[in-house]
Amino acid sequence: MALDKIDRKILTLLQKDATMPVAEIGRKVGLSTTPCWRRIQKMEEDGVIKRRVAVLEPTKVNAGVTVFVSVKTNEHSDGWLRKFATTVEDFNEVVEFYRMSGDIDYLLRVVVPDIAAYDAFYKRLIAKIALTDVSSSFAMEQIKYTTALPLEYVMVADDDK
Amino acid sequence: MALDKIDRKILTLLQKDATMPVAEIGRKVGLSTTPCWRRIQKMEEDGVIKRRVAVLEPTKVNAGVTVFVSVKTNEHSDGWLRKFATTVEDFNEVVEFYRMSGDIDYLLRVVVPDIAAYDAFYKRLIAKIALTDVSSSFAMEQIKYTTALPLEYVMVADDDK
DNA sequence: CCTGTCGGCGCAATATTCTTGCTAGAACCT
DNA sequence: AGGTTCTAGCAAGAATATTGCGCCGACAGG
Repeated sequence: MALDKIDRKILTLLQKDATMPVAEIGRKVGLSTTPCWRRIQKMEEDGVIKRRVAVLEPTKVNAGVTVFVSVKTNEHSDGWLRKFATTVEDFNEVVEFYRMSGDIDYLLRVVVPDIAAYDAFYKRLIAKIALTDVSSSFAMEQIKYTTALPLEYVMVADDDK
Repeated sequence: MALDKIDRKILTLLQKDATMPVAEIGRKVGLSTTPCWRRIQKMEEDGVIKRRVAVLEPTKVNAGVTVFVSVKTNEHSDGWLRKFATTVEDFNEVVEFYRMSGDIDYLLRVVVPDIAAYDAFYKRLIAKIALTDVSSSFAMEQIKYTTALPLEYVMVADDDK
């Protein structure tokens, strides 16, 4: 499952634009289409490439407001956690959900059209699961958002130029 | 630029899997391939669909650790903001970057392989731009991450079933 | 030094999917 | 009713993905 520099280049390209024809990718990384296609195929099988998706413009689908929701809790039992997790995951408005170290226990990124919709979401959430210490922070502006992970850290063999 | 229920269905599918053939999308939304293709095309022209990308598995590319970085600042001049924004954006490790309301001014989501790499990133960051009040929170677990925006809020005409 | 095996590359043929030109029907206005 | 516009659909053509096959270089064993 080791990746080399060519694989990394391919991933860099696919993270930007997954519609690019394999032939063109091959050309850019210095490979003909077949080996390039096989590498992509392998990375999909290996789960390096998880999937290909369409990225939408938030404002155009009425989902332009991001709210970060910090949750602190006293409940730390495994059962409660599981219930909390599944409950939260089912909300489409929750696009990211992390268990944190430190001060706060969970952090959610919630996407809604406006403050009113956030309030409605919030009510629906706490109706489903009791939460005591919740704090909401509104994003005024999304300065950067990318699905592209940094590839500087992928392991490549030494003899690989 | 109005979207109807069929468009919304198409977007739902494409947000999950952008490799699905247009013919199959058409079948699922009750349309033949041509009109379905034209709708997709139009949504791309209108910027509703921004692009199609490959989503990678973070752990497989050595980018499995997320750190949220909160920044407070006294500098609020337009020039400083612009410099800050462009500086931060250039770091591939920064995958999300928001200007916030309330207590903290900026929030970044940073992706790195481990704590050591985060420390290195942090040093590189503050070397480029002076920051006084910075606080880092580590995510222990990514419970949910999706690029799919909620489509419950898209405006659809009333007469549209 | 030779030889067999393995792995990755590339060409060429095939299969699938995308893209476009054209026709037709429904809704709407005049 | 006639005309206009919008959207669907068919079918042909173009582009792209996918596969089979042969080639070449690296490497290990004799």
